[in-house]
Amino acid sequence: MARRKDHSPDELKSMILDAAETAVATHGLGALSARKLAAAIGYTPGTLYNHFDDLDEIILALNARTLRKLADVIGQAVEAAASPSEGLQAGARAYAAFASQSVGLWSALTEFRRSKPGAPPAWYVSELQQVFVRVVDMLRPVWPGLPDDELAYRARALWAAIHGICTIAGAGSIGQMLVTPHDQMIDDVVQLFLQWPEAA
Amino acid sequence: MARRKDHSPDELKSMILDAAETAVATHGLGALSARKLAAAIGYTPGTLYNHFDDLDEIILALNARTLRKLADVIGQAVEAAASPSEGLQAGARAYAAFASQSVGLWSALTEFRRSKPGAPPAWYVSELQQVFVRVVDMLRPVWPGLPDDELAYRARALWAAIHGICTIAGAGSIGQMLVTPHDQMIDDVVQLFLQWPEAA
DNA sequence: TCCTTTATTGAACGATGTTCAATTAAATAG
DNA sequence: CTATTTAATTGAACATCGTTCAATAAAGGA
Repeated sequence: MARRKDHSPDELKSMILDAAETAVATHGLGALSARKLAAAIGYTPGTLYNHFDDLDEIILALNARTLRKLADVIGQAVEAAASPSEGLQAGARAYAAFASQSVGLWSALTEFRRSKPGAPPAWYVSELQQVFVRVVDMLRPVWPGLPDDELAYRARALWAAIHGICTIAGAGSIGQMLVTPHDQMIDDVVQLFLQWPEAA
Repeated sequence: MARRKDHSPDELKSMILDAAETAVATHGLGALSARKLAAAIGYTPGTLYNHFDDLDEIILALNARTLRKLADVIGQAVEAAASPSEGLQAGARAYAAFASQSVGLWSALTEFRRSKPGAPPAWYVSELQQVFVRVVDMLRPVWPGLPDDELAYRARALWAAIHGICTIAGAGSIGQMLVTPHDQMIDDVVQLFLQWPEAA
């Protein structure tokens, strides 16, 4: 029974990603297998490879989705804030909230390692940079007039720090280290960054 | 050919861990398999399960080793420093240097996810806490008189931030984000932490 | 209606972690 | 020195994994 026009190629692609998303969100990245994924959408494993190169590509596409969600969540939090520094606070909190509420999807971002060596595909790198742009935009009004490269530098540092807190807080072999409610820690670290010395 | 007294149980255990260490250090955690590991020490896969419960337990034991190395490296860097704040700087740099020089071993600490749910075994958690104690000891002379719980809190925050920078810097799907030489970033973030407001 | 095109299938391959009865060598008892 | 117990090692087996590909079956065009 081939060419079952039940679903168009595009429909299938998003069905696959939807199924992957629920699987990873509920049971973690480790529970994702080609056979289970195919079964979840009512097809056989071979079909997956007709629409994606790899399982790697499927996961990467899922991670790209997650990155978009993350960018949206951060963006909305920043927009709703009253002042630039409150925007920074809100953005960081939104990131941490997303990480703790969608542990499966969020940790797939960091847990996943491509099986083949080399740089990730360009479309994925571009997706990454769009999130990064959101962070830079969030920081710009905090230090008005700061050169863009210095802004980008601080954005990376801030993001890394927040990300680190979420990593240590999340479950994992390192996990158990951070029992403290980390909302307070996010706020404190943001406060530290707000005191970044003027003379860069 | 059983009971080849070639190696005592303890010898075998460390042979296994040595082989696992070189494999993970050179080819990453993904390259570790029971069969390759057994072949590397001249035994069959079944033997591994005579000395360890799981592959999980082997990796956890390897990670415990890495944690000890990490604690030593940090400790030595701190001791060699002239002042408390320079000690903090040196400790953070040592952590980052270890992470970049031993990427395989270091990222195994974060990449590894136990297959079975629940908390990691007590002996591993204790090993984790010993590294943490090193960080607290490093911070104590920086803020003399600070209560221990607040000290622990700042230690976790600092560690998380440094760790985050190393994570974003290291290879991975998120990786490509931090092209900047991160030594400077480590220093800057440490400087930020040194300005932690007195009134906690 | 025939033919081309193309999505889907399902069997197959190699590799994975893990288990376990059988084997074999060392340690111990007589 | 021999017989027996003890325990480490094996290798085959099982289920699962990602991935490939010839065969198949259905849709679209002539």
